[in-house]
Amino acid sequence: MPEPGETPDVFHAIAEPKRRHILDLLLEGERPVQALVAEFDVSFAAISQHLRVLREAGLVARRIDGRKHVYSAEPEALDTVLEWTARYRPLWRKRLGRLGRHLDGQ
Amino acid sequence: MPEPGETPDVFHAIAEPKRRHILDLLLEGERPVQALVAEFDVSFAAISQHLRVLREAGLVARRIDGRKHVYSAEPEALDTVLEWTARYRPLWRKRLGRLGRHLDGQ
DNA sequence: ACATTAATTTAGATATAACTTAAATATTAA
DNA sequence: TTAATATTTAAGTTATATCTAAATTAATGT
Repeated sequence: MPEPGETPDVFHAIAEPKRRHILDLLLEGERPVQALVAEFDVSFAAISQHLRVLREAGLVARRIDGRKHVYSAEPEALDTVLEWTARYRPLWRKRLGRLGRHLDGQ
Repeated sequence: MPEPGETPDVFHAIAEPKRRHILDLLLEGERPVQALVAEFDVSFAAISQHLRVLREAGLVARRIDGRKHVYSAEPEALDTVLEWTARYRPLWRKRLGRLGRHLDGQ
């Protein structure tokens, strides 16, 4: 039972490579669970459990269509990660010079 | 399929809240281990172990000064995270409109 | 109603992570 | 050289993650 911590933890959710891969697949468009399972070498249940972690972190949304559960990416949830990472850009920029400023969109 | 541990795993390193907090402290400037330990409610050894994970992920550097080991942030290592996250910005932008474009630095 | 399909949940096994205390290493100070 | 300081590494414990197989829920098809 993958207990998803008290707080929906986006950082924890994307720490697992399979979960990042799931998100990458969903980036191309929404998919039912079976289509995701087909991309991995683990059981249906394992993917379902990963989807739960992603959903509780707000990284994916689920739309139920008959007996198909269709998942889609919710990239807004990555905001937390982007914001935390962005706090390092000043230091980064200082060290890298022009390249850093470019990454900063300036 | 992305295998875990293929490379020093930055995503895993920043998944742990205490490790993010350590990085946040180092963002203000380099510090010896004792100064970091003082900010937490765990043992010296625990922090030392977290520092090892961060160092192996390339997120911190260590400078040995006498019997002090002075750590500093290596924000370039967050590049991996920023790049992966950035792949979601097109979808994001599409959904959020102007705000998305702003985040994109346009 | 019953079987089939799609997915989730539960239970249990095993692996990995995070912590503690104690021992080890290395540097400085008496 | 012995003691004190600063940190790491090792050993062992406990907690958490991830996986499989089996049970469960729910919708569809016959």
